[in-house]
Amino acid sequence: MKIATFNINGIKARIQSLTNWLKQAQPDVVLLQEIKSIDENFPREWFESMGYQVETHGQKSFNGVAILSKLPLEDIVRGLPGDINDLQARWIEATVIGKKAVRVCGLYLPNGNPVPGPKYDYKLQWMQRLQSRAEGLIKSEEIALMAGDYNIIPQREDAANPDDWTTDAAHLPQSRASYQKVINLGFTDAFRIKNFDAGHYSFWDYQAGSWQRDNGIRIDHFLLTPQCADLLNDIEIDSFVRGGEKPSDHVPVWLELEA
DNA sequence: ATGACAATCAGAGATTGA
Repeated sequence: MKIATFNINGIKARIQSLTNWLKQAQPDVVLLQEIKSIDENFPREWFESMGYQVETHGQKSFNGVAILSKLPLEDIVRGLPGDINDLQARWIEATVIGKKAVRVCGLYLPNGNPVPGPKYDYKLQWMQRLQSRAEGLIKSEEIALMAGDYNIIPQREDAANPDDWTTDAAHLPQSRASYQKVINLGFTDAFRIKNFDAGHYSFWDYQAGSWQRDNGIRIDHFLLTPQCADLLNDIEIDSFVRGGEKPSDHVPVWLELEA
């Protein structure tokens, strides 16, 4: 089972780039972030004609997450539990029925800038709720993963210029500590199972020639439960997508599970 | 550097992103 996460920065603007990558990469499941679309305006039929079931959790203008799947989906849940007043569409989960059943959670964690301020408070509160959901997944002993745009640079080697990020919400000690608390429950950062060196990024800013200078950061992550990590065959970042026509500022990250 | 760049909604320029 090949599962990908991809912050597309707007489905309307990215439909061609996303389609090209889908045809080339042939993932079974794709977790999308920043669809920037309400459910009614998502080009559902376009992806259905490519063989994907489409489940969206959209919002006008900003945020919005979705799941595309060639395999059957069950028990779809929209929204991260823990705050009925949170109207931002940043979480969707479902069970993918392959050779094995895999619970997949797609997430778009708040950016949090500027710091300090209400946006950073919201980020930390959201991460508290993520912690609760993560505890539930560990206790269930499910084959499960949480993947998406975490807006967290876990370690210095995950940034080309780490000193540029010391006061950023993505890399502040308090942000990293909250992320580490999730890892400490027993999750594995799948990318770091097979890649130990610096220089692997999933985001390059549109500004100041960041892509041309390879001034990137790794903020799109797959966190796996132990039962899921046991099934990991491969994981890659398709960084070449950033050099394509009209690219998102993020690129797809995908993994292959024995499931 | 009150920047750059891009998407959205709207129909200009503010807001958001990271």
